[in-house]
Formats: sequence, structure tokens, C-alpha cells
Amino acid sequence: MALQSDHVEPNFHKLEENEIEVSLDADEAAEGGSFGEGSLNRSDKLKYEGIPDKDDRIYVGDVKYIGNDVKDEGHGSHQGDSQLEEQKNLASPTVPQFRRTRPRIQLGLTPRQLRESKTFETTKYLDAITRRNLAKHLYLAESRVKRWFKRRRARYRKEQQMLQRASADR
DNA sequence: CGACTAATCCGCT
DNA sequence: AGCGGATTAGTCG
Repeated sequence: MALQSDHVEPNFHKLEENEIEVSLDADEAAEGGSFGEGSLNRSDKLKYEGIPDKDDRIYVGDVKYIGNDVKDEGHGSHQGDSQLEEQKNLASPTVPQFRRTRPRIQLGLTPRQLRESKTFETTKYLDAITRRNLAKHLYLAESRVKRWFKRRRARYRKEQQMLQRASADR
């Protein structure tokens, strides 16, 4: 398996926030047969938990946008998009404008999650270097790793709070 | 329906 | 720039 190496595939370009990972592992998954045959249907229930350590990557289910507004949100691609920003800004002062419906990306991380979990146990807070390294190892976008860690931290705190509360209550 | 996860927005530092 | 918190959205039990 070539994907065992630490090298990133050339076609794996940098994934920005708005970018969606295309199933770069479709054939791999099909080959492995760990999942449904060939296509990753939602009915196939791609649960990442419990998958043998064969899979190295994440699995993208559907990438279709079900939202009505799939605007680009003006990601500041150009310098002359101030109008767009303005419009967006004064959209609604109180009511938060609906962000585009999140793509149906299911799944978190594969067995590699274990690795990440361990990293979380030790580092908790990622610095740029570690994040980059991890992302590379996980074939994930740095932003993704960042977000993931963030959520992880949040969860951790919540758990701690709950624990404390329980303790105090007792 | 509730719980969970994922992605984004907002404010703060 | 990054983090925490809040919000929205979709899926699973």
C-alpha cells in the first residue's frame, strides 16, 4: 500500500474551509471492502468506529448541498468584493443569517483517530507545527484538525464541568 | 424527540 | 491568528 507512507498524494490539494474533500479514497474503500461494495451510500451506514486499522483516511459520504443558498460567502478572493461583504454585513443585525447548509460530510476520522486522541491527551493545544504534522499524517486539512481539536477541547471541558458538578452535588 | 457531530459565526485576547 | 461559546444543520438511536 502506497498510502502507508507519509507522503501526501499529489492530487490531494490544500483543502480550504469551503472546499470539500472529494472522495479520494473511493477506490481504496472499494478495494478494501470494509464498507459497502463500491459506493458509500448513506444506508451503508459508514461508521468509522470499529473499522479495522486498514483505513487510513476519512470517508466522505455525500457532498451535495441541500441548502437553498449556496453562495460563496465572499471568501475575500478578490479585493473588490467589498460590496458583497457589505451586503452580508447588514443582512440582519439580530437574526443570524443562515449559513449555507453544511455538506453532508459524515465521519470523523478513521482508526487514525486513535492517534489523534492520543495526541489530544498529551498536547491538548496544537501549535502550527504539530497541527501540520498531524494533518499530514491524517490526510486531513489543517483547518479540519484544528476544528476537531477545538471541539474535542470543548467536550473535554464540558465533561470536566459535569464531573465537578456531580462531585459538588454529592 | 434528544444526543451527537460538523461546520460556521461572533466576540475576545 | 487562535480560542471559547453559541448557533445551525443533519444524522442516529
